Amino acid sequence: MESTEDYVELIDDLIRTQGEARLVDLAERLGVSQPTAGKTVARLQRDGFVTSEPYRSIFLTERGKSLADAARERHDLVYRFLLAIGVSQDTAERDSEGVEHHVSEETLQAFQRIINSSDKA
Amino acid sequence: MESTEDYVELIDDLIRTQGEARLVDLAERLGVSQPTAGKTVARLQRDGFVTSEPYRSIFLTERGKSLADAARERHDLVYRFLLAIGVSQDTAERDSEGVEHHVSEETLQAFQRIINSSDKA
DNA sequence: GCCTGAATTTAGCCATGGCTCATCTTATAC
DNA sequence: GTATAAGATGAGCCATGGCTAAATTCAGGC
Ligand SMILES: [Mn+2]
Ligand SMILES: [Mn+2]
Ligand SMILES: [Mn+2]
Ligand SMILES: [Mn+2]
Repeated sequence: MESTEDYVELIDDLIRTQGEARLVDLAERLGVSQPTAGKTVARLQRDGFVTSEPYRSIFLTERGKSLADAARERHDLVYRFLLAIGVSQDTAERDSEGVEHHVSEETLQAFQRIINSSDKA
Repeated sequence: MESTEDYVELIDDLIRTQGEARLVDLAERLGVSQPTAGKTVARLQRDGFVTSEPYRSIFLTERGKSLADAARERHDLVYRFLLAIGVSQDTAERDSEGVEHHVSEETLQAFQRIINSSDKA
């Protein structure tokens, strides 16, 4: 699921930057209502990506953490790639949010090569 | 909707290559059951992208045709771009099918520049 | 002209991902 | 200690996009 990746990535991000991941912040950052975020988190828990108890903040399981790490890595690479080929920061942010979910390892490697050669230049 | 684009693009394709777009071919090419394809075509009709009468083949409206054209153009450009940066044909086919729906005009232009310069080289 | 098999439609189910409105907890300010 | 406001849940709705099983229509072969 695409949204699974976006959620765990954001949960990880919130834990890093805010110390904890609250539903209200997930909802705000994702532009979604709190009940929607809640339902999705329930699914994430059912599928073993997070743990959460009523009225408490959300934690990633091992499984959630590795998915989050992989997702962030991919997201960052796509973002840096877009910048490297001359796309504006705003557009790179928007497009990478979608494209990240559809690029294979092989394509990511090609992106990496482009980044490398534009670094050198 | 992503699937709207995929459907009209494929309908256009079938009309070009097969002379007409039948539900059974849509379903087969999209890897989906016939009832699923049928329901989606009903939505396309409701939204003014196609016309269809019971048990007959499917036609694009003006609106459907221009969406199909735009979608194919974008799809092709993404595909050619992936080839240009060294991705294999198979992967380029798979990845372009997803990526096409998430690239802005600005990113497409950057892709085009890369294609151009690799053509020259 | 009818039989039969392929194509289509109908009915009914499910999961995901959205929403609003209402209710319930919890933490904090006083 | 309690009132209150913020945060979280619950209930109930909807659209999209998937499926299977069953019924219907249509076209080609005989
Ligand atoms: Mn992401
Ligand atoms: Mn994303
Ligand atoms: Mn396409
Ligand atoms: Mn596609």
